[in-house]
Amino acid sequence: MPDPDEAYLQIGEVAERTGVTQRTLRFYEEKGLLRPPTRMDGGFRLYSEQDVKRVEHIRRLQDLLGVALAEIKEMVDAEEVLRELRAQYRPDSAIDEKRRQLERAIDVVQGQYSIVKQKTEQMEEMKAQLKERLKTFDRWMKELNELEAKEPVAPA
Amino acid sequence: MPDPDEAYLQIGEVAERTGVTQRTLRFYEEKGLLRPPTRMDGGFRLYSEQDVKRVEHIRRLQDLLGVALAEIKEMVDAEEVLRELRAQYRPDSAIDEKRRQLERAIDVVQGQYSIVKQKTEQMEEMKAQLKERLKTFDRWMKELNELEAKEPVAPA
DNA sequence: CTTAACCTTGACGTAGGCGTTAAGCCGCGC
DNA sequence: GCGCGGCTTAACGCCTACGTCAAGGTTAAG
Repeated sequence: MPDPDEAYLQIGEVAERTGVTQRTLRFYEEKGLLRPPTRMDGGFRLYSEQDVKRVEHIRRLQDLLGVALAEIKEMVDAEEVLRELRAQYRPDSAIDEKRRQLERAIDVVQGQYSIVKQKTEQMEEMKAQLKERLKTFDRWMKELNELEAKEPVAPA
Repeated sequence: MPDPDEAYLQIGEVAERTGVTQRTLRFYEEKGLLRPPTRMDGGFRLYSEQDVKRVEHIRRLQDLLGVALAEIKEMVDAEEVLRELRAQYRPDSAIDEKRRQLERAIDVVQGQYSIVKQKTEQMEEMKAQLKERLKTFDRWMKELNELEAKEPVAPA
Protein backbone atom coordinates (compact mmCIF):
# COMPACT_ATOMS: atom_id res chain seq x y z
CA MET A 1 0.00 0.00 0.00
CA PRO A 2 2.06 2.87 -1.32
CA ASP A 3 1.31 6.25 0.14
CA PRO A 4 -1.38 7.62 -2.17
CA ASP A 5 -0.14 11.14 -1.58
CA GLU A 6 3.13 10.30 -3.17
CA ALA A 7 2.40 8.21 -6.27
CA TYR A 8 1.46 10.64 -8.95
CA LEU A 9 3.76 10.56 -11.94
CA GLN A 10 2.63 9.14 -15.24
CA ILE A 11 5.06 7.35 -17.49
CA GLY A 12 5.43 10.31 -19.83
CA GLU A 13 6.57 12.61 -17.08
CA VAL A 14 8.99 10.08 -15.71
CA ALA A 15 10.39 9.61 -19.19
CA GLU A 16 10.84 13.33 -19.64
CA ARG A 17 12.42 13.86 -16.28
CA THR A 18 14.82 10.95 -16.50
CA GLY A 19 15.67 11.35 -20.16
CA VAL A 20 14.80 7.79 -21.08
CA THR A 21 11.93 6.74 -23.31
CA GLN A 22 8.68 5.23 -22.13
CA ARG A 23 9.71 2.06 -23.89
CA THR A 24 12.81 1.90 -21.78
CA LEU A 25 10.79 2.28 -18.60
CA ARG A 26 8.50 -0.58 -19.57
CA PHE A 27 11.52 -2.58 -20.62
CA TYR A 28 13.18 -2.10 -17.25
CA GLU A 29 9.98 -3.19 -15.62
CA GLU A 30 9.89 -6.34 -17.75
CA LYS A 31 13.45 -7.11 -16.79
CA GLY A 32 12.76 -6.62 -13.12
CA LEU A 33 14.89 -3.52 -12.73
CA LEU A 34 11.88 -1.46 -11.77
CA ARG A 35 9.22 -2.89 -9.53
CA PRO A 36 5.80 -2.87 -11.23
CA PRO A 37 4.34 0.53 -10.45
CA THR A 38 0.83 1.05 -9.13
CA ARG A 39 -1.82 1.69 -11.72
CA MET A 40 -4.80 3.94 -11.93
CA ASP A 41 -8.18 2.43 -12.73
CA GLY A 42 -7.71 2.61 -16.45
CA GLY A 43 -4.41 0.79 -16.25
CA PHE A 44 -2.06 3.77 -16.54
CA ARG A 45 1.16 3.35 -14.63
CA LEU A 46 1.69 5.64 -11.66
CA TYR A 47 5.25 6.18 -10.56
CA SER A 48 6.67 7.68 -7.40
CA GLU A 49 9.63 9.96 -6.88
CA GLN A 50 11.41 6.91 -5.58
CA ASP A 51 11.03 5.31 -8.97
CA VAL A 52 12.50 8.34 -10.65
CA LYS A 53 15.54 8.10 -8.44
CA ARG A 54 15.83 4.47 -9.18
CA VAL A 55 15.85 5.07 -12.90
CA GLU A 56 18.53 7.69 -12.50
CA HIS A 57 20.53 5.29 -10.44
CA ILE A 58 20.24 2.57 -13.05
CA ARG A 59 21.41 4.93 -15.74
CA ARG A 60 24.40 6.03 -13.71
CA LEU A 61 25.40 2.43 -13.25
CA GLN A 62 25.03 1.83 -16.96
CA ASP A 63 26.94 4.89 -18.06
CA LEU A 64 29.68 4.84 -15.48
CA LEU A 65 30.34 1.18 -14.96
CA GLY A 66 29.12 -0.05 -18.30
CA VAL A 67 27.81 -3.26 -16.82
CA ALA A 68 24.96 -5.31 -18.26
CA LEU A 69 21.42 -4.77 -17.06
CA ALA A 70 21.38 -8.25 -15.56
CA GLU A 71 24.19 -7.24 -13.25
CA ILE A 72 22.54 -3.96 -12.46
CA LYS A 73 19.48 -5.90 -11.46
CA GLU A 74 21.57 -7.79 -8.95
CA MET A 75 22.79 -4.54 -7.54
CA VAL A 76 19.47 -2.80 -7.20
CA ASP A 77 17.91 -5.98 -5.82
CA ALA A 78 20.45 -6.03 -3.06
CA GLU A 79 19.61 -2.45 -2.27
CA GLU A 80 15.97 -3.34 -2.14
CA VAL A 81 16.71 -5.90 0.52
CA LEU A 82 18.16 -3.11 2.56
CA ARG A 83 15.07 -1.01 2.32
CA GLU A 84 13.15 -3.97 3.69
CA LEU A 85 15.65 -4.45 6.44
CA ARG A 86 15.32 -0.84 7.44
CA ALA A 87 11.53 -0.91 7.21
CA GLN A 88 10.82 -3.99 9.29
CA TYR A 89 13.19 -2.88 11.97
CA ARG A 90 12.55 -5.72 14.40
CA PRO A 91 9.29 -7.39 13.42
CA ASP A 92 10.25 -10.58 15.20
CA SER A 93 13.50 -12.04 16.35
CA ALA A 94 14.68 -13.47 13.04
CA ILE A 95 18.08 -12.03 13.65
CA ASP A 96 20.01 -14.67 11.80
CA GLU A 97 17.95 -14.07 8.72
CA LYS A 98 18.68 -10.38 8.90
CA ARG A 99 22.32 -11.00 9.36
CA ARG A 100 22.45 -13.16 6.29
CA GLN A 101 20.71 -10.50 4.25
CA LEU A 102 23.01 -7.86 5.56
CA GLU A 103 26.04 -9.93 4.77
CA ARG A 104 24.80 -10.48 1.28
CA ALA A 105 24.23 -6.77 0.83
CA ILE A 106 27.70 -6.03 2.12
CA ASP A 107 29.12 -8.47 -0.38
CA VAL A 108 27.33 -6.81 -3.24
CA VAL A 109 28.33 -3.31 -2.24
CA GLN A 110 31.91 -4.33 -1.69
CA GLY A 111 31.84 -5.82 -5.16
CA GLN A 112 30.60 -2.56 -6.58
CA TYR A 113 33.17 -0.67 -4.59
CA SER A 114 36.07 -2.68 -5.87
CA ILE A 115 34.87 -2.32 -9.43
CA VAL A 116 34.54 1.42 -9.06
CA LYS A 117 37.88 1.66 -7.34
CA GLN A 118 39.68 -0.28 -10.01
CA LYS A 119 38.06 1.71 -12.76
CA THR A 120 38.84 5.06 -11.19
CA GLU A 121 42.47 4.08 -10.85
CA GLN A 122 42.70 3.02 -14.45
CA MET A 123 40.96 6.16 -15.55
CA GLU A 124 43.25 8.37 -13.53
CA GLU A 125 46.12 6.70 -15.28
CA MET A 126 44.55 7.27 -18.65
CA LYS A 127 43.84 10.85 -17.75
CA ALA A 128 47.47 11.43 -16.92
CA GLN A 129 48.55 9.92 -20.21
CA LEU A 130 46.19 12.14 -22.12
CA LYS A 131 47.45 15.19 -20.31
CA GLU A 132 51.01 14.31 -21.20
CA ARG A 133 50.00 13.92 -24.76
CA LEU A 134 48.34 17.30 -24.92
CA LYS A 135 51.51 18.86 -23.60
CA THR A 136 53.52 17.13 -26.29
CA PHE A 137 51.15 18.42 -28.92
CA ASP A 138 51.51 21.93 -27.68
CA ARG A 139 55.24 21.67 -27.94
CA TRP A 140 55.00 20.39 -31.47
CA MET A 141 52.65 23.16 -32.39
CA LYS A 142 55.10 25.69 -31.09
CA GLU A 143 57.89 24.10 -33.04
CA LEU A 144 55.80 24.30 -36.17
CA ASN A 145 55.15 27.97 -35.63
CA GLU A 146 58.78 28.76 -35.05
CA LEU A 147 59.70 26.83 -38.13
CA GLU A 148 57.32 28.92 -40.13
CA ALA A 149 58.72 32.12 -38.72
CA LYS A 150 62.18 31.27 -39.98
CA GLU A 151 60.94 30.09 -43.33
CA PRO A 152 58.40 32.66 -44.47
CA VAL A 153 55.25 31.46 -46.20
CA ALA A 154 55.61 33.36 -49.45
CA PRO A 155 59.17 34.45 -49.98
CA ALA A 156 59.55 37.43 -52.29
CA MET B 1 57.76 -2.58 -45.56
CA PRO B 2 57.44 -3.65 -41.93
CA ASP B 3 60.61 -4.76 -40.27
CA PRO B 4 60.71 -8.49 -40.98
CA ASP B 5 62.55 -9.09 -37.72
CA GLU B 6 59.59 -7.83 -35.79
CA ALA B 7 56.47 -9.29 -37.41
CA TYR B 8 56.15 -12.75 -36.05
CA LEU B 9 52.97 -13.32 -34.12
CA GLN B 10 50.21 -15.48 -35.54
CA ILE B 11 46.60 -14.71 -34.81
CA GLY B 12 46.27 -17.47 -32.23
CA GLU B 13 49.07 -16.09 -30.13
CA VAL B 14 47.77 -12.56 -30.32
CA ALA B 15 44.38 -13.82 -29.26
CA GLU B 16 45.82 -15.65 -26.30
CA ARG B 17 47.98 -12.77 -25.19
CA THR B 18 45.30 -10.13 -25.48
CA GLY B 19 42.45 -12.24 -24.19
CA VAL B 20 40.21 -11.64 -27.18
CA THR B 21 39.15 -14.26 -29.70
CA GLN B 22 40.52 -14.65 -33.18
CA ARG B 23 37.12 -13.68 -34.46
CA THR B 24 37.37 -10.42 -32.61
CA LEU B 25 40.75 -9.67 -34.14
CA ARG B 26 39.42 -10.26 -37.63
CA PHE B 27 36.36 -8.23 -36.78
CA TYR B 28 38.44 -5.29 -35.64
CA GLU B 29 40.38 -5.54 -38.86
CA GLU B 30 37.13 -5.48 -40.86
CA LYS B 31 36.00 -2.43 -38.99
CA GLY B 32 39.26 -0.64 -39.57
CA LEU B 33 40.37 -0.63 -35.95
CA LEU B 34 43.39 -2.72 -36.76
CA ARG B 35 45.36 -2.13 -39.91
CA PRO B 36 45.49 -5.23 -42.12
CA PRO B 37 48.50 -7.19 -40.89
CA THR B 38 51.16 -8.60 -43.15
CA ARG B 39 50.65 -12.15 -44.29
CA MET B 40 52.89 -15.09 -44.82
CA ASP B 41 52.87 -16.86 -48.19
CA GLY B 42 49.99 -19.10 -47.29
CA GLY B 43 47.84 -16.16 -46.23
CA PHE B 44 48.28 -16.46 -42.47
CA ARG B 45 48.17 -13.13 -40.69
CA LEU B 46 51.39 -11.97 -39.06
CA TYR B 47 51.06 -9.44 -36.28
CA SER B 48 53.62 -7.25 -34.60
CA GLU B 49 54.03 -6.30 -30.96
CA GLN B 50 52.64 -2.93 -31.96
CA ASP B 51 49.44 -4.64 -32.96
CA VAL B 52 49.20 -6.35 -29.62
CA LYS B 53 49.49 -3.03 -27.86
CA ARG B 54 46.89 -1.58 -30.12
CA VAL B 55 44.42 -4.32 -29.26
CA GLU B 56 45.04 -3.77 -25.58
CA HIS B 57 44.48 -0.09 -26.07
CA ILE B 58 41.21 -0.68 -27.87
CA ARG B 59 40.00 -2.89 -25.07
CA ARG B 60 40.88 -0.35 -22.44
CA LEU B 61 38.90 2.25 -24.29
CA GLN B 62 35.97 -0.13 -24.54
CA ASP B 63 36.03 -1.21 -20.94
CA LEU B 64 36.78 2.10 -19.35
CA LEU B 65 34.95 4.57 -21.50
CA GLY B 66 32.32 2.23 -22.84
CA VAL B 67 32.24 4.00 -26.17
CA ALA B 68 31.25 2.41 -29.46
CA LEU B 69 33.87 0.89 -31.73
CA ALA B 70 33.18 3.54 -34.34
CA GLU B 71 34.26 6.20 -31.90
CA ILE B 72 37.25 4.17 -30.87
CA LYS B 73 38.20 4.01 -34.50
CA GLU B 74 38.20 7.80 -34.62
CA MET B 75 40.48 7.88 -31.64
CA VAL B 76 43.02 5.37 -32.86
CA ASP B 77 42.95 6.91 -36.31
CA ALA B 78 43.87 10.25 -34.85
CA GLU B 79 46.74 8.60 -33.06
CA GLU B 80 47.86 7.04 -36.28
CA VAL B 81 48.06 10.46 -37.85
CA LEU B 82 50.45 11.39 -35.10
CA ARG B 83 52.71 8.49 -35.79
CA GLU B 84 52.92 9.69 -39.35
CA LEU B 85 53.58 13.22 -38.26
CA ARG B 86 56.38 12.08 -36.05
CA ALA B 87 57.82 9.79 -38.72
CA GLN B 88 57.93 12.19 -41.65
CA TYR B 89 59.38 14.89 -39.50
CA ARG B 90 59.90 17.49 -42.22
CA PRO B 91 59.61 15.68 -45.54
CA ASP B 92 58.80 18.90 -47.37
CA SER B 93 57.46 22.22 -46.23
CA ALA B 94 53.77 21.34 -46.06
CA ILE B 95 53.54 23.06 -42.75
CA ASP B 96 49.92 24.10 -43.03
CA GLU B 97 48.93 20.52 -43.68
CA LYS B 98 50.78 19.38 -40.61
CA ARG B 99 49.23 22.08 -38.52
CA ARG B 100 45.77 21.01 -39.56
CA GLN B 101 46.51 17.41 -38.69
CA LEU B 102 47.92 18.43 -35.40
CA GLU B 103 44.92 20.56 -34.60
CA ARG B 104 42.63 17.70 -35.44
CA ALA B 105 44.58 15.40 -33.18
CA ILE B 106 44.45 17.92 -30.39
CA ASP B 107 40.71 18.16 -30.77
CA VAL B 108 40.31 14.41 -30.53
CA VAL B 109 42.54 14.07 -27.51
CA GLN B 110 40.88 16.96 -25.75
CA GLY B 111 37.57 15.26 -26.39
CA GLN B 112 38.87 12.07 -24.84
CA TYR B 113 40.30 14.02 -21.96
CA SER B 114 37.06 15.73 -21.09
CA ILE B 115 35.17 12.47 -21.25
CA VAL B 116 37.65 10.81 -18.96
CA LYS B 117 37.68 13.76 -16.62
CA GLN B 118 33.93 13.86 -16.29
CA LYS B 119 33.73 10.15 -15.74
CA THR B 120 36.42 10.10 -13.10
CA GLU B 121 34.64 12.83 -11.19
CA GLN B 122 31.35 10.99 -11.27
CA MET B 123 33.03 7.80 -10.27
CA GLU B 124 34.80 9.41 -7.36
CA GLU B 125 31.44 10.59 -6.19
CA MET B 126 29.97 7.13 -6.52
CA LYS B 127 32.93 5.67 -4.72
CA ALA B 128 32.38 8.00 -1.80
CA GLN B 129 28.73 7.03 -1.62
CA LEU B 130 29.58 3.36 -1.61
CA LYS B 131 32.08 3.88 1.17
CA GLU B 132 29.47 5.66 3.24
CA ARG B 133 27.13 2.82 2.68
CA LEU B 134 29.61 0.22 3.80
CA LYS B 135 30.12 2.15 7.01
CA THR B 136 26.38 2.21 7.60
CA PHE B 137 26.21 -1.51 7.09
CA ASP B 138 28.95 -2.09 9.58
CA ARG B 139 27.04 -0.09 12.13
CA TRP B 140 23.93 -2.10 11.51
CA MET B 141 25.83 -5.30 11.81
CA LYS B 142 27.15 -4.23 15.16
CA GLU B 143 23.69 -3.31 16.33
CA LEU B 144 22.47 -6.73 15.33
CA ASN B 145 25.21 -8.39 17.29
CA GLU B 146 24.55 -6.35 20.40
CA LEU B 147 20.88 -7.08 20.10
CA GLU B 148 21.63 -10.77 20.06
CA ALA B 149 23.83 -10.47 23.09
CA LYS B 150 20.99 -9.04 25.13
CA GLU B 151 18.46 -11.50 23.81
CA PRO B 152 20.14 -14.89 23.92
CA VAL B 153 19.55 -17.28 21.05
CA ALA B 154 18.01 -20.14 22.99
CA PRO B 155 16.58 -18.91 26.29
CA ALA B 156 16.23 -21.61 28.90
C1' DC C 1 -20.51 13.54 -25.59
C1' DT C 2 -16.78 14.39 -28.26
C1' DT C 3 -12.07 14.92 -29.04
C1' DA C 4 -7.10 15.40 -28.42
C1' DA C 5 -3.50 13.87 -25.74
C1' DC C 6 -1.91 10.19 -23.29
C1' DC C 7 -1.72 5.59 -22.25
C1' DT C 8 -2.02 0.21 -22.96
C1' DT C 9 -0.21 -4.37 -24.80
C1' DG C 10 1.72 -6.95 -28.34
C1' DA C 11 4.82 -7.86 -31.97
C1' DC C 12 8.29 -7.16 -35.10
C1' DG C 13 12.73 -4.61 -36.26
C1' DT C 14 17.49 -3.08 -35.55
C1' DA C 15 22.38 -1.90 -34.45
C1' DG C 16 26.38 -3.28 -32.23
C1' DG C 17 29.64 -6.83 -31.10
C1' DC C 18 30.87 -10.59 -31.71
C1' DG C 19 29.90 -16.51 -31.70
C1' DT C 20 29.58 -20.44 -34.43
C1' DT C 21 29.66 -23.57 -37.88
C1' DA C 22 31.13 -25.05 -42.61
C1' DA C 23 34.43 -26.16 -46.06
C1' DG C 24 38.70 -26.03 -47.16
C1' DC C 25 44.00 -24.41 -47.32
C1' DC C 26 48.81 -24.22 -44.83
C1' DG C 27 52.89 -25.75 -42.13
C1' DC C 28 55.55 -28.78 -40.06
C1' DG C 29 57.07 -32.97 -37.62
C1' DC C 30 57.65 -37.69 -38.57
C1' DG D 1 54.11 -37.41 -48.34
C1' DC D 2 50.80 -37.56 -44.82
C1' DG D 3 48.56 -36.28 -40.92
C1' DC D 4 47.15 -32.96 -37.53
C1' DG D 5 46.72 -28.63 -35.58
C1' DG D 6 46.35 -23.93 -36.91
C1' DC D 7 44.67 -20.74 -40.25
C1' DT D 8 41.45 -18.84 -44.14
C1' DT D 9 36.95 -16.84 -45.85
C1' DA D 10 31.97 -16.79 -45.95
C1' DA D 11 27.77 -16.89 -44.02
C1' DC D 12 24.43 -17.27 -40.81
C1' DG D 13 23.19 -16.85 -35.68
C1' DC D 14 22.58 -14.63 -31.28
C1' DC D 15 22.10 -11.57 -27.39
C1' DT D 16 21.42 -6.99 -25.56
C1' DA D 17 18.96 -2.90 -25.23
C1' DC D 18 16.04 -0.93 -26.78
C1' DG D 19 13.09 1.50 -31.42
C1' DT D 20 8.98 1.44 -33.92
C1' DC D 21 4.70 0.64 -35.52
C1' DA D 22 -0.24 -1.02 -34.93
C1' DA D 23 -4.66 -1.19 -32.86
C1' DG D 24 -7.11 0.21 -29.48
C1' DG D 25 -8.52 1.85 -24.42
C1' DT D 26 -8.40 6.16 -20.92
C1' DT D 27 -8.54 10.95 -19.27
C1' DA D 28 -9.49 15.49 -18.94
C1' DA D 29 -11.15 19.55 -21.16
C1' DG D 30 -14.81 21.85 -23.31
